[in-house]
Amino acid sequence: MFENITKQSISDTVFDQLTAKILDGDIDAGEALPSERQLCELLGVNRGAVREALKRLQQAGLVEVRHGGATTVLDYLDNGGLELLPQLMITPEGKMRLEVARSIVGMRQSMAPDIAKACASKRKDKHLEQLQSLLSQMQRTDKADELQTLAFAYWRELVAGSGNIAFRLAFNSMQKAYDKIWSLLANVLEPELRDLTNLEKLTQAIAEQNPEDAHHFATQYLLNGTNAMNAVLNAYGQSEIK
Amino acid sequence: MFENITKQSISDTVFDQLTAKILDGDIDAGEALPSERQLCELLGVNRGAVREALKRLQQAGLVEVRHGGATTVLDYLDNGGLELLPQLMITPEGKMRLEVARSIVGMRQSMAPDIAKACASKRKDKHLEQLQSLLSQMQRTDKADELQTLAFAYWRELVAGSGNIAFRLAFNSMQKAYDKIWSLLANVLEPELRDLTNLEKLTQAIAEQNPEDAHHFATQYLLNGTNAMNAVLNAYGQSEIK
DNA sequence: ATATTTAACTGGTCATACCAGTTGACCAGT
DNA sequence: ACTGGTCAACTGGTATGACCAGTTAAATAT
Repeated sequence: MFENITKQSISDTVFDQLTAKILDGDIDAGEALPSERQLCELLGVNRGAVREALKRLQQAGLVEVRHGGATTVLDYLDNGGLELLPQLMITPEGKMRLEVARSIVGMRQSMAPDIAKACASKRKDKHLEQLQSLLSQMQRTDKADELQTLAFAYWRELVAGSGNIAFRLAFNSMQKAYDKIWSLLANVLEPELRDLTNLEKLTQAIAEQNPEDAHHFATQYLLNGTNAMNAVLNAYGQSEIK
Repeated sequence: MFENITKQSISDTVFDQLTAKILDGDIDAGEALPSERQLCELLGVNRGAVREALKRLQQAGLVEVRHGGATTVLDYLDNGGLELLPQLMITPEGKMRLEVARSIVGMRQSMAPDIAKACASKRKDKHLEQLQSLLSQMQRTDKADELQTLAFAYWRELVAGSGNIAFRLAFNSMQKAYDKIWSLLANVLEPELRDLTNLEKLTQAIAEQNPEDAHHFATQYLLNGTNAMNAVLNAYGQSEIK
């Protein structure tokens, strides 16, 4: 397989570097960042690049910028949005943060059943057909990687079918975090990915417009992965990403 | 009450304007944005300001920028993160989007009980004391606005106590959306805010390290607000924000 | 000691270059 | 008819250097 080559711009690099420093605790909340002109000097780049990066840090809720005053670091735990997950998932050294992975697994276990429930009670034909199609595709393959791709597509469709935009946006944020550890996931989640029985029942429940069953089988389906993930997380410490 | 006056910078204005156009569907997904130089011309601002805004749009998952090629609009439903909620909550004309409010209410009803459950099973003294303090403060006031402030502080503490960083970040994102309709909420959620009985029981469950009870009473507590909110949402069409 | 002024910061905006990648039209060569 | 190369006119990316607009704290006048 060929992969897209994507070189990141200078301001992206600056952003990544500053984000890492903040999330890693190198700069504590309340501390002031070096001034824009100092950062230019330190990083050997022009001020525009620094400003583009700082604007993004501000948007992410990591810093507070005051015209005339210093730019200070905020506590991301109190100000950061869910879009920080991808950056939190991996340490600057390329290791996975266990508690972040565990958190995400916990959150999906909490939301997904209700998503399935909502999708079942709406039951739009358009989404149902897609779900059934994806399910049958999953039944025809046994490569873990392909299965995972299809599974994500399945859940994406389910979330869309729930008609809940908050769930949908949260799903997008979570997927971006998942993407960071994609290959690792394909292995860990294998028990879940291969449990097509519960997925069939879930699809059936949606077809029958049975919200309670949908909730139940979604829960069951996910528990495979949740348990597998927790087992792995408990077994390893800081696990290296390959 | 005096309020902070915060004049927004030019690039912020550009960002808001473009965001609104995209979320409002004025520019469809797949379409190309005017070039940076054209935008400067159209908006009468400097290119740096435009670029700062575009970088933020890119980060928000609203556009795709390609060096040398055009900047195109993405489908925010497939690419946007949860941090879009605040902007989606209000239309450019200042009206509330019903389905967004309903979505948020649905999401909190889904997550909050599990948050309470997690908080109860950890049961850190530090958080428990805070929760009890906040609860007693709530019992001593009856102003809806104050109650709401305290209630948010309560839930913030609960989320922190859950030890789940994904929940915590999602909570931050949701609160920013709530803030947009704060005064309206204080009225609608009043039944919930005044139901201190269930909140007492919830706090008690956490003190007793009883996750199941915590889950149960959190659900009950929130149902007041969820039902009230749904009633209002069903009654009104596009409701004006004051 | 207390107000006021001032100078030296901070971030915000601007104009103007030039570099770098993409696109499409045009033009060989096969 | 297709391939590949060339070139001009786009697109975004980076760099300078200037100036405007707030903030801060030290110097100064009261």
